[in-house]
Amino acid sequence: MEPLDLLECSPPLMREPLDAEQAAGVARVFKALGDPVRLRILSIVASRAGGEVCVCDITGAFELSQPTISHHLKVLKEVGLLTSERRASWVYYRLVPETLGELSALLDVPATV
Amino acid sequence: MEPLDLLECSPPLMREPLDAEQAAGVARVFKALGDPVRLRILSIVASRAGGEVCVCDITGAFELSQPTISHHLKVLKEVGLLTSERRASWVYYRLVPETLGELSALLDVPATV
DNA sequence: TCTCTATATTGACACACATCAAAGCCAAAA
DNA sequence: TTTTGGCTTTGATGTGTGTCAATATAGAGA
Repeated sequence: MEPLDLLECSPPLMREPLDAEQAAGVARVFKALGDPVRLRILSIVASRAGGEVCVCDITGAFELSQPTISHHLKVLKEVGLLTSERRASWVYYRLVPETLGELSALLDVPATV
Repeated sequence: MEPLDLLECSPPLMREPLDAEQAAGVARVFKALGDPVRLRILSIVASRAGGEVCVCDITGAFELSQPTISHHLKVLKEVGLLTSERRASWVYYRLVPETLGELSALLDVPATV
């Protein structure tokens, strides 16, 4: 499943109604953001200076099982919000700022004229 | 249930990790956006010139039952993305641009320095 | 090779949710 | 007051999802 093709051809923003296909693509990403744990994971990765966070750093921040964290990371990766890279025994996750930027632009209402 | 208290005291953005309470508040709104039908409804209201849309205008745009549309409108209203006003027999929905703007700011990653 | 540590996957379960039909509510008109 | 039209609420149902325990995989080291 490719990350975000539907979001790439994003409409101007809230300037004209989204068609069903566009809406489905964008909704996938918002649905991924619609969970408190995933939002916190994302903010941990996004606010990390080096840009990289290993899974163990994340699991340590929650009172949740390791498989649960792994599941949330997978969801965030599938919608194109995160990427991962394995180095030695550890897997490092990194933010995809472009995806976040597109969502931001989509929601940026241009001051009700 | 008040619309958006948790979002109002929104953190800078992805600059520091969200705590559990902040994440819960923001996630509520994103969850509301995480449905294709609700996204389309929102874009219909947002792109309407006058700013107002009556329910009958929305139901006409979907192949869904009227109660289903009413349900989605309620969800969007509960998280502070829409407001409604009854005039005569019709109910008009209107966008709350401030809420959208806060979300946009939250996701606006300041160009990975 | 065997073991140990770090992550991912699987299977199961409880709960949440999108949807519809039916019933209720509210305001205007008859 | 009764009826009609617009919208909401309720109840039921199938599907989706967050979570965990158990299991699997992958790499490093002994």
